Amino acid sequence: MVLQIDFNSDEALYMQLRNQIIFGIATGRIREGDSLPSVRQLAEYVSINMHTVNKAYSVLREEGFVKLDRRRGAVVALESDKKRVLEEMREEIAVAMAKAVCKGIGREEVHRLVDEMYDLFANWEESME
Amino acid sequence: MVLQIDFNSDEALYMQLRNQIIFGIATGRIREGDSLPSVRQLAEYVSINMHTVNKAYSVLREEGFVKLDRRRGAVVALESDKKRVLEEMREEIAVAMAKAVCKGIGREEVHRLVDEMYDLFANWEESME
DNA sequence: ATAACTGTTATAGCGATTATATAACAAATC
DNA sequence: GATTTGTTATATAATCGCTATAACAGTTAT
Repeated sequence: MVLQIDFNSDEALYMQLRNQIIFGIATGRIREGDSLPSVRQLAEYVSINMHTVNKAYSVLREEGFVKLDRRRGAVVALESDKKRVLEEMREEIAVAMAKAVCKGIGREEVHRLVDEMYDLFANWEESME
Repeated sequence: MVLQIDFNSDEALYMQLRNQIIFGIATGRIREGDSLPSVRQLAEYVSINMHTVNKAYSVLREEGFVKLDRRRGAVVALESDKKRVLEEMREEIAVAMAKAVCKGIGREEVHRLVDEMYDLFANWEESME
């Protein structure tokens, strides 16, 4: 799994980590049951501080992507409370949808974009690697 | 137009303002050509500082929702560079789509949610007010 | 048992962001 | 001329993001 940090990005480092790990899980490069590197290992690997990695892992735990175990570290464990996930998604895409309506992006175009993104993750093996 | 600030939210005040104004435009409660309140008026109305409102307006200008005119203040003017808008949306919904794939939310369910949000804005008059 | 790991917690410091408070200026409006 | 507009300039405080050490309690391997 290739993790890279962009130190020039205005996105917080721990959020970059979180997002890339979510992408990794979505594309199947990280599978349920896999252990993520220890906070110290990953910190050294991407040249950031241990606590920044720890924060990323904490967010992932809070969002139901991993379980933090003292023995095995951060283990990918997908807890899917659909109602909660849909509620989170609703808030995450609300502004994007409003912008689309404002800017005259039709519903079909939004669907096309959504499908494109969705398939990019769901069919990763077929298209890449 | 009802604007409200949640001082307990972890979202920046100027972003709350920006989002609510975008919602207002999407739902047609604010129309193209309308003038937004002056930074000082709006600041006093929602009990925040003038510069915070100014920042919200600046972001809206940068994103092509308003034009700032010395005479008329912030005027709603929707500039729609579709390529740019779609590119912005792609980044905004990427994580949400990845989370959906991770958590086993099917493409149809995502479509349903998207439609729900989209129609909430596009058909505001029919459902509310 | 000893050593080397793990996550966790605490504290401290630095820089950037967020928000506030004044103040002043030029242009437009009344 | 007085008021209102956006704009700009400082200054200050609070919070956030990130780093740097350090220590502790469990787990694992030797």
